[in-house]
Amino acid sequence: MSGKRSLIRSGTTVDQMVRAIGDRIVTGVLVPGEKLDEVSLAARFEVSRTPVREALGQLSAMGLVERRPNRGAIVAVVTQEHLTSMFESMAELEGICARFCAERMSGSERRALETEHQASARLVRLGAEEDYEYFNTEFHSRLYRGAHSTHIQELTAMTRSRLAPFRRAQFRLAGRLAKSWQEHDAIVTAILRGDGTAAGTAAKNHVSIVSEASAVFAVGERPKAASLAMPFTAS
Amino acid sequence: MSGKRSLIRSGTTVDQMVRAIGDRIVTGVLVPGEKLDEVSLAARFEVSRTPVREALGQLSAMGLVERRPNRGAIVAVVTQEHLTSMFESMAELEGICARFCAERMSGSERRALETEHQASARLVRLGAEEDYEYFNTEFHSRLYRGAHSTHIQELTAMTRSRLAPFRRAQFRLAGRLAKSWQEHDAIVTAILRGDGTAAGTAAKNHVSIVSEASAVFAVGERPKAASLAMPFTAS
DNA sequence: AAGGCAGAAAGTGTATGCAATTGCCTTTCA
DNA sequence: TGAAAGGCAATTGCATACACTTTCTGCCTT
Repeated sequence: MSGKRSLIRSGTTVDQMVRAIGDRIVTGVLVPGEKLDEVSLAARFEVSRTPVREALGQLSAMGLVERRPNRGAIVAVVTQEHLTSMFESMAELEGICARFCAERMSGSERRALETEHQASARLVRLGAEEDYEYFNTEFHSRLYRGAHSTHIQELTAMTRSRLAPFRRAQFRLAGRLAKSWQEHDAIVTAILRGDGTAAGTAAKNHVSIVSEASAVFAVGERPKAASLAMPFTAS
Repeated sequence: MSGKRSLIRSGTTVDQMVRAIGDRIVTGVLVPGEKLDEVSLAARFEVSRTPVREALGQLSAMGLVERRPNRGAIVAVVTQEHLTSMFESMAELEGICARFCAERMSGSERRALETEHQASARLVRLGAEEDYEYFNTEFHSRLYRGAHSTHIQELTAMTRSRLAPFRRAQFRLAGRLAKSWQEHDAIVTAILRGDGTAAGTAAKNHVSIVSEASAVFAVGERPKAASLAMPFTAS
């Protein structure tokens, strides 16, 4: 294989692998406990085992995959206890971000937050779950950025990505959209008011509620490595 | 090289490399900005480049080294802004840990914390900086464990290790030991009282003060890659 | 003399091969 | 018939080889 990397985009191959495999874990294509075979992955992405191994190493450091020495890698399987701990941490982290936002956001950041938030009200009325989910992600990212603290941002993003597999199903719950919007509203209002304490508390509560909604999906479902037989869809 | 790995202990080679290189970064043997040459490291540890590369990848994911595509790896160099952000995060994280400790520590944990803390008073009177530093590390670890939240523990430990290179010089400051002990005392008292809010505040202040003490060492010292010529001491 | 370009050297990125460990299956003995 | 031991297949871990990118050096041009 001396030719250019065919379908995978630019950047280093390993980086692409990390994103590709990580995405599939985060989006639930690869389920916790599923075996990650090096040769299969290498064949699937049309690269050699070396970049695959390096990618798995990085994903392991990120906590998304678990590596047993000499026994291969599996998608990280989290215990109920650890899951609770992660949600709890997420609540605290988002609380901190919201508090910092209330104290530090620039005028334009506040305006953008308010504008986007108000725009999303329409999605709630329409019941556009897909679109609202996209907005929701953007809303939270805005909160992380608005904290003006690169490290908090890193920690929050990391925790969020590790929680992603367990948060997907939450919007199926009836009335979730409206409730989510109201919670967002409380956060936005407090931030615009410059009330860090209230913003922090509101953000913490927001995550806590999501946590409860997601907890049910945590344990119980641990499919065997059935879906690996059919490699995931083309990138 | 078919023989057993000689000096490095058990476990996978990559893991040993991660620890070995990571230690040298954390302890300041390798200074920020220093070039990490793969072949030199491989030769130094008597392994091939493959495990070195994997170790660098993991260290990069941990944030201890910075990897420029096609341009080698260097010990992560943090900007003043990022350093401030990390200390700020550390303060928040320790605050959370202390708050959780006040709410969740078991009886034996509280007793152990109190006992060790009181024992350390002796070290302050003697001015035993080395021994106090060791105790100090243990004290903080106790706080992280006592929070009973594995993920918070991870985040805290990670942030702490990334801050380690910048925290070493703090105890040189006059009267630092006594002040540190008093701050610890405020934390311990609040925890034993079960006052989560007070414990959190006290822990946050504690880190903030350390932060200020360390900030001076942040920028200004950026030695060129001089010490790499002489490989670090035998492990 | 200064700037830029060409070629070589150094170093990283990826592929492949070999050794070693693991897990499973078969065989054998109680 | 069950269990334990040994061998075999599969997979991981590490080493080496090759390809490509970057950078340094020296020469040529202006």
